[in-house]
Amino acid sequence: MRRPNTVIEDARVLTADFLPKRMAHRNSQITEIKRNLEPVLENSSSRNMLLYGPPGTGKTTMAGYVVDELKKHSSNVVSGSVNCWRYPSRFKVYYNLLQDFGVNLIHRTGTPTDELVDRFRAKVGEQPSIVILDEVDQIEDERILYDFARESSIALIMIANKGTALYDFDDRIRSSLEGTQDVRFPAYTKEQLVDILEDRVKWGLRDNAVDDSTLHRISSRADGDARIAINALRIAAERAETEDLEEITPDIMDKALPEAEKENKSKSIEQLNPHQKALYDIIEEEGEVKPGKLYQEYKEKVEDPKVKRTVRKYLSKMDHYRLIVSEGEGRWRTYKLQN
DNA sequence: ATTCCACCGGAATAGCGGGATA
DNA sequence: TATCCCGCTATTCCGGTGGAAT
Repeated sequence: MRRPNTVIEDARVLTADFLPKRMAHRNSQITEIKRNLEPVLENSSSRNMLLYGPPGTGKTTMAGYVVDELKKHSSNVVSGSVNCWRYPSRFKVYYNLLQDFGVNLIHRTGTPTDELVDRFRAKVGEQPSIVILDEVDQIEDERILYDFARESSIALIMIANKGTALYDFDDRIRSSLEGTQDVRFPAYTKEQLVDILEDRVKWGLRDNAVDDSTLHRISSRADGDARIAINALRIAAERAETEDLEEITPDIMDKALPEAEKENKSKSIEQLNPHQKALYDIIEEEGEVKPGKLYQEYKEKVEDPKVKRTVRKYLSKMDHYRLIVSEGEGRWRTYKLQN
């Protein structure tokens, strides 16, 4: 026998990747993206786009949102999205896109990438297609971008943290991406975050479950990051629920924010392999450590240590995960934990 | 001024696991 | 069964960097 919920109405709404019915404070971005996307419906080529801005500013959510809207008006549009950070190789990018496109694939390790590319081309030739590349600067094989940019039936939406994300690519790629429309996603202001939270509260929580001033509290400390703010709200709601309260107190909310940040982090830590974990632990212990010392310690700590170059790769990966920060160049570089 | 040093990171290569083929 | 092919990861190789040592 289950007690009725005291604060939570709909838990799904309280997750950061829930696709909301409206996107607050992103009107200019919506119109801009829609305008660029519309030509696909008439089978003429659309403008490529780069959505950029800091984490938690709605870039990925927006891409999903706009594609959803578009599909309501035209049922023959297909779309796919890949996180190029998690799936950086040519094979994986095509594989994931084909799956999203509904092409049936049996994953065999022996499948050559070119076969996937052929099937992709065939599929894309049939109908208007939207391709979303999240974390596009992490892509490993630039040919992917070159191919997509040349394929006129594809509307390409790229997502990155910085507006300079495309600068690092080779000249040929850059010129094929010329005319890419930049769409900026600035960090939310405190007031905007409050609005966003209010939306979630309205659908996700019971009436009067949380005070406006409590929302202000969390918003002013979330640093413009809606993902953090929403997760903090969720954690606070769950806590209130387990404590059988009918309202989220300021005290609970205060504790929820660091937990939301921690949750973010531990999710990344779980992805690390034992070697990377060992490196992380050493850096945590030392507080701040130089490369030589770090490798020395690592070699002693772990059996069957990886070679230096591999460790460097691990470290840059962890840097990108925002688990550690590296400062300085060459042998003057130091590694320490984020925060 | 020149050489040395400790490290970075790109590129090529080797080895592995696993399915396909003969 | 033996061999080939494929993608992926780790390793090897190496040119580059910039302060320190000579």
